[in-house]
Amino acid sequence: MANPSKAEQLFCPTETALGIIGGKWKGMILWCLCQGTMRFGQLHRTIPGITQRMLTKQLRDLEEYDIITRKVYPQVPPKVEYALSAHGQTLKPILANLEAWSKDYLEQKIGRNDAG
Amino acid sequence: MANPSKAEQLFCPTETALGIIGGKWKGMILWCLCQGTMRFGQLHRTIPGITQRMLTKQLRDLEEYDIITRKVYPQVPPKVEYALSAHGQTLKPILANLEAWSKDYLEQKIGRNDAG
DNA sequence: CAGAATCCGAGAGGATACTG
DNA sequence: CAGTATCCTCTCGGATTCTG
Repeated sequence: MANPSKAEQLFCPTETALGIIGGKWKGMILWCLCQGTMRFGQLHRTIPGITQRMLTKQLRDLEEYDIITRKVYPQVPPKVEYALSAHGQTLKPILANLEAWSKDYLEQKIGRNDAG
Repeated sequence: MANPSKAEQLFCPTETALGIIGGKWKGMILWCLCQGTMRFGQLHRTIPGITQRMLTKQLRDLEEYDIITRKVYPQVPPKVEYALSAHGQTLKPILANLEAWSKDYLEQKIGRNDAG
């Protein structure tokens, strides 16, 4: 038994953010939308390897979180535009940080070359 | 066919970072280690719900990425200490950002109360 | 105490075909 | 064009047992 003291029971707030931008595609999608509004097909072409099913799913998730907006143009052929919402905009600096960190990390990894 | 132009073939650098801090437990583990060096059992008690297997696995991953260090004290009973590496230290501001963003996000979500 | 080994289910993600 | 609908694989993560 001996369950931990309440002082040790920390709750990690990063989980919320990681739950939203985590997964295999969300980061990439958001990163694309940081560049501006994009249509479905445009996202599909821009993100290598993603399937329609996955793209749709992830977009729906992000929409549910109020991170992106979905604008449907009632016309034929259909046209749907995705963009960052007000909430989503606040993610921009986060994503920029992740980007910068990643680049730095990769550089260090390549530059070192002393580990097997 | 009509494969996308090279200009549309963006590569998203956030994937590196998200690949490292993503998953169900890594964020929490790193967040714990941001507070300082911790022993295995201490992490285990501090992170509610994680199993030894998962904790071990995630720690090994992070070690492989050079994000944390693992120090074994050759004694009985065993003692192993985990801490952020130099690389890991550079993640601190990132995690702090994620934390701040999450809190802000949750506040907005609760404060609005206008969506069904 | 800090793990390794084994078995297992759920769900994330993928391939393909179809549609208004 | 922007999705649905199925079906399938495969990894993530969980439960449990054992050990130096």
